[in-house]
Amino acid sequence: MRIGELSERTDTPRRLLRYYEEQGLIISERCTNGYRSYDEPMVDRVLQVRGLLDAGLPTRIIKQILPCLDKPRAIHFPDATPEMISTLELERDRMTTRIGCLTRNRNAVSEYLDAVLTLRDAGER
Amino acid sequence: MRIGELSERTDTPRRLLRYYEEQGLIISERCTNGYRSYDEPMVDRVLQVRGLLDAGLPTRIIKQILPCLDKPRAIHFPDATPEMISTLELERDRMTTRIGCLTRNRNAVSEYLDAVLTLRDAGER
DNA sequence: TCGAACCATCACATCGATGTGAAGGTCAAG
DNA sequence: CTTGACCTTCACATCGATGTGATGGTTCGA
Repeated sequence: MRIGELSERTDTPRRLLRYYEEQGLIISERCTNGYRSYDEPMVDRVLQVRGLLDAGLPTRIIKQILPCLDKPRAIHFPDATPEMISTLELERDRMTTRIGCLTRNRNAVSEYLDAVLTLRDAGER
Repeated sequence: MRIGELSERTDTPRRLLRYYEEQGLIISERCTNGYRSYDEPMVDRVLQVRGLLDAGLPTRIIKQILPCLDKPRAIHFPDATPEMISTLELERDRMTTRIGCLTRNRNAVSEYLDAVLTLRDAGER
């Protein structure tokens, strides 16, 4: 598919698809006329990238962890340098911290909403 | 305490403490000489703000959800406008989505690391 | 063949979070 | 009284993600 369809299916501006490519997050084939061409799995790939970006990870980190998320993973083992491993460990821990922080605060917001809505329902009866 | 101590204890640049105040995320008393003065709980408050920022929430959202996270919460019920409630519901759902995305990818990274380290340990023996 | 709807690259603008430095006030210790 | 370590405000710079528009090529249907 071309960039327009990918854009619609991932609800992502064309501009950003080109930007992600520039950052090495996604790749594209090129037709003879120079148009970008994407295969089907690219839809999920883009959605994953967007999710990670929305979760607060910068592109340069996403670029590093994406190769670990492909299957089969075995083929990626050889190129795991010690430096990259420690980067991943650090980022894994940072993600865990984020998850904890987000979960705590999400629960707090949720509890607040439950309380408010319960009161409101009781009040309008 | 003054801004320098708060900065050290929260590992946050003074510049950002002033910025958070400007954005309405934290408040400060003023000494007679104009210096900002913070009370003890502000340390946790700042850490919470930083956590939320790091988790990808923008200051304007943090500003909205922070009042819900204070205790006792009861006193905040009256000022819960319908519009604010729907904002909170939206944000709660967005946080849940983020948590899911982060968790999936954190687990994937984690599994990858486990596999790599297991192989490495096996190999060096 | 012409116009609409794609696509390309490039450049500049914006926005939020953050860095940095200037210019100056306050205060305690030497 | 001066020096140094704080503090103030203000402004401009940077950085990553994103918006927007200019300029021009390709394809397809009326």
